[in-house]
Amino acid sequence: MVVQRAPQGQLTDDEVDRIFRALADRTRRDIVRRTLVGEVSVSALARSYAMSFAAVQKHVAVLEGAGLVTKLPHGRERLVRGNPEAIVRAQVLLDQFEALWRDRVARLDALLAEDPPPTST
Amino acid sequence: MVVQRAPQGQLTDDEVDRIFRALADRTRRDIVRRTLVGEVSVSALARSYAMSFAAVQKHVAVLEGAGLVTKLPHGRERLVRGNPEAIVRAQVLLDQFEALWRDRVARLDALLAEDPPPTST
DNA sequence: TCGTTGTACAACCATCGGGTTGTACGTTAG
DNA sequence: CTAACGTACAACCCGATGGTTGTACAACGA
Repeated sequence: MVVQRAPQGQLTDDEVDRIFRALADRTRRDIVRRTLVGEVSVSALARSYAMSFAAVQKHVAVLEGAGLVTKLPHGRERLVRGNPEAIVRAQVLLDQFEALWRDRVARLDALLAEDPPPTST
Repeated sequence: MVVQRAPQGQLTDDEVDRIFRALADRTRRDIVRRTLVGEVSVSALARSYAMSFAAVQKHVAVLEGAGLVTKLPHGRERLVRGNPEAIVRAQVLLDQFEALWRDRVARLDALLAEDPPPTST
């Protein structure tokens, strides 16, 4: 899968879409957890879930497309390794959302701290 | 939409699915940003995007189902307000992923700090 | 060498998701 | 009162997704 990576640490909308989309499935979240702890082959992963090897393969592909996971060849198997940097990228996004809200709160606070406004209370 | 909320601060897999799914669309992310800054009516939101009112209505419904947004009646319109607490819940989830990785790093560090192992270097 | 294992990939199927249009109805403004 | 506005919801279209099975092939082990 050819994945467009953003040039300058900036994430494109498509990339953000892929990251959250990839995390919106419990099997994929589980795969991320397991491969963050240590490298696991695709077949080893497949044995853990009540679905076909091909299905797990697809999940890994989705995660790889989102940059949440990388696959490294090791003999005849592919070791899947979770990518903590992608997690951090997602965290940054949520931090930005939270910052917006904090700004609003700050503005409201500033407003209340002002001299009593001309409008009636 | 009837949404199952978790009993004790714990998020169910379904809830996590909905949160990330809801964030996996740029229009919905934009709605969250705008409604975190201040309350906006559905029709005001609809005017901002190149799609029908009904489409925006659906996006708001998805966000509401994920708990990322609440709708409060105000005369004939519904004001949409972003829910910062839901953002925090998502942040906690990502933090848990990151913690897994930090644990791995910590274990590796501990291993390296040990006495030289009996195996050859 | 040859069977087994691990992977890749295509084809197919059912469901879901994001979009549309159309209809109905409560609320507000003139 | 009546027209315009804001919302809700159903029906529909179609592409994406999550699953399946089947085939092909490279790598490993005995």
